[in-house]
Amino acid sequence: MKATFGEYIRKLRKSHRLTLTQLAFQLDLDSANLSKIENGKREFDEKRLEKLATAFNLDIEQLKTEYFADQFAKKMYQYNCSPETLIVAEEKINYLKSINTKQGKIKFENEK
Amino acid sequence: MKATFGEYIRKLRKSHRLTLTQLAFQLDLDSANLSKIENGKREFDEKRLEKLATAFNLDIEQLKTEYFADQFAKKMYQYNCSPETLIVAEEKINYLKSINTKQGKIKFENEK
DNA sequence: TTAAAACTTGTCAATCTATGACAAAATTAA
DNA sequence: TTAATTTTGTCATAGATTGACAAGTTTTAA
Repeated sequence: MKATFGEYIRKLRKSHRLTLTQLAFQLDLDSANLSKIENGKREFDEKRLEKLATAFNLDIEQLKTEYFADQFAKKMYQYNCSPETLIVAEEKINYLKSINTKQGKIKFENEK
Repeated sequence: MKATFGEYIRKLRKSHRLTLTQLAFQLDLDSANLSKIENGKREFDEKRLEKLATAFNLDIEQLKTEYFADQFAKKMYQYNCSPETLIVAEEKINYLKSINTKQGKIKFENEK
């Protein structure tokens, strides 16, 4: 999908002929803020991915892919990261998985 | 580099025979907080990458690669993202670049 | 064994950022 | 025009992050 996450939502919404207000209601969001999200002026909150999947009957895994890919792309674009970053990221994921299976679950800062 | 960013800093610090206090001073950080960073209990702040590069005479670009790759990996691990996410991210970066060259610089939420 | 140095952990106030909410302006469609 | 839709601006507040420091533990070296 060659689009920002905001553009992606807009396309979905339009193709389902929903107004901002209608979709915003389903997402438990203010329509003004949904407008900003679609226009890339605010972030979509991860916790609403489920609701978005429900609203348009989408596969949640695919939606997550779109969502996180969008976040990474934005950050790399913004900080002018080298393309290698993604390759290194993949290595690091494998590393995290390996120490996880060896030593039990890793705790993140934002976990209890 | 197969290591978290915290482990990476620790290796650098050890190999240069610096104490937490010594490196923390160079990074304008409390040694207790540097300890937490090395142990993955706090995030390293992007704005200190330059100082870190200076402290160990590292290429800032390579350091950025390590840093952002670490962030992406953590997130993907944490949210159980499909490996495809990185591929989609690459597409999206190209998309961002293309609309940038076409239409001028994109503004991000955190820019003025 | 002991003392000092090095490191870790916990806590909390202050700071920063993101979010929800609403008003008002602009755009679009009928 | 006027009603619906969308966009933009603002702001208080909630939530997260950070710096700072104290107290605890571990390591080092005599």
